[in-house]
Amino acid sequence: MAFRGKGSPAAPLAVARIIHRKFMSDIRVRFAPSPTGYLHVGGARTALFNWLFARRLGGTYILRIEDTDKLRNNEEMVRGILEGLAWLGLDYDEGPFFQSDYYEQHRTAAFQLLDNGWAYRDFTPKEERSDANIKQAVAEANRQAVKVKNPYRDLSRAESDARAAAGEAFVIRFKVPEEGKTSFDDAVYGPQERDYKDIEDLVLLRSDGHPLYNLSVVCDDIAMGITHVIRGQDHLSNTHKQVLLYQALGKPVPVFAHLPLILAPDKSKLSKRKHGEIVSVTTYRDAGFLPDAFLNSLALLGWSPEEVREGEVDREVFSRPELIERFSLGGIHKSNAVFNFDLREAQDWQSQKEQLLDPRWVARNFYKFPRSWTDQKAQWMNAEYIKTMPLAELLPYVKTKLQSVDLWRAEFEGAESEWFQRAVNLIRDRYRTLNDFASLGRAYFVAGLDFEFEEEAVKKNLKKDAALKTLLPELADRFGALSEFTHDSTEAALRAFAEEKGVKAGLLINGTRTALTGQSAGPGLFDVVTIIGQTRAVERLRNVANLV
RNA sequence: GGGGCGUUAGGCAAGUGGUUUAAGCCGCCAGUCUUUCAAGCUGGAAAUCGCGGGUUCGAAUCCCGCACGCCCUACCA
Repeated sequence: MAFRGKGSPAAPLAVARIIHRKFMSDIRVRFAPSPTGYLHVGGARTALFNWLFARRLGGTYILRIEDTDKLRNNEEMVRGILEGLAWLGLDYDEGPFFQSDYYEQHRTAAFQLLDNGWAYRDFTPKEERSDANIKQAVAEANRQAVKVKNPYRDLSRAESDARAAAGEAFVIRFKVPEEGKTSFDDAVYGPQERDYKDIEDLVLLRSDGHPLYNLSVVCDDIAMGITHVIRGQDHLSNTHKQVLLYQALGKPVPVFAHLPLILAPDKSKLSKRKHGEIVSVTTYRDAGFLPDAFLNSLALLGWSPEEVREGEVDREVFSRPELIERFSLGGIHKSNAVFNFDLREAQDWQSQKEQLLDPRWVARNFYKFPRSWTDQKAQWMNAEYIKTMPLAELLPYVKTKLQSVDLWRAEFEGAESEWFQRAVNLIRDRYRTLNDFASLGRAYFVAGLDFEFEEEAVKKNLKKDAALKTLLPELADRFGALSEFTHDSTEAALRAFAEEKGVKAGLLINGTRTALTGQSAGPGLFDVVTIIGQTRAVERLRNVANLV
């Protein structure tokens, strides 16, 4: 059976596949999220590892949406996931496929198992369970229940057929053998074994005819020729059931590699309901992370390079190709990792997300933006990329960001391109996110006086000494009179002026910084002055008279 | 209740019996640089390797027990 992406023409795909086949290995992996409306960092990491594995070995990486649960299935819910993957650049070779498109195949498989005796009809009436406290309810039920054999397990086929024909509702359950055990060798967790008696007769098909998860995954993975199943450790226990299904279906069992989970700081599983937007990857996109930087920090959660290379001590920063080159299942850890965001911050974040993710708000309120709101290492990684990546690669990101707050001008790529590059290069050293260019960097890119002043800075550098109210506008005149406006000429002018007035140069330097940028921190002042340029510098220094 | 998986500093982690008196990174602290803030550089604090037994000349590394956390145990995925 051929899987085909919705709406994608079959022919080019087939051609691509042929070319692909010729040069690549037969390894096929998939990322199979359920459409929950957003991609959280754990899911992103699973996608990343599948992708890295495929890219490393020349395999095929497939995206499949597990929308078997009709309640969760709608386009809106899928979009969040696609957006997250797109941002991270985790491009898939095939798909996206939708599990629900293959109901019929799953049903056929269930009836096939019924026919050859691997499954049976269970006529027990459906037990209603509320979704709310299902975990406890199930655990509680199992606590008290004495394991009793399903009365329909050994019902004769004739009687079973007759009751079904009479219209009686039933589910199809897998018939787990009484004696023996399943085993598989997990590429991460090692050899796994489980007695048949510890595996219950799982339901394959609901009474309304819908196939259930365990059946569906196995069918799809078989149909798609998946050779390596790389997924979260929460599926480790389920794997035994799936192995049983592969065997009953007479198909080869793929290699399983289970990944340690990424947990919240309180060690609980990441969830949208509990942790909100702070665990969604699109939040990191909107907050100004670079996809490569975020990917890099994600890769280090639950994996580390198996061997340190010649001449390398220990590295944390890896480009995408370097990650691909080094990735191996052997480097995956067994223990869960914590994505160390601040839980309290997460709540504030949640309540203010409209503001915090609105570039326009942030641009005007940069100093109200929380400094340390998420995993510190991820933040450091982002800052590291911003300050060390080739400038030419950073520029397009800055452009997009500036466009989003209407700070972009075509000249930045034309007449002023040289200036623009110098400016970005100057300020990037102390920025941690792309958003900083639009917020903290606003004063550099905007014309005239259209930028915000940080209260603290004004207090500290402009109001502290009353003399500044007249000194700075006077300095503006000196700057204005300069025929050559350079780092050295402006410094000489300022220092001479300070001496003349009998004040410390530092007073004027700090005052000027705030006058020009609204901030108390920034690059070396004379670099700032030259980047801001004569016209704006003079204008902004004169404006001090109105500020204090 | 049953079954499974895990447990090295605040977080990420190296390390699978012997120069480990336990790497490195983030964070934290201090010094240095400086006109500010970062960055950089230098240094520091922080781990009885979950706990208790055992094996061994020697254990974070092997064995047993316990505790804790997580997962599965649904006509959810």
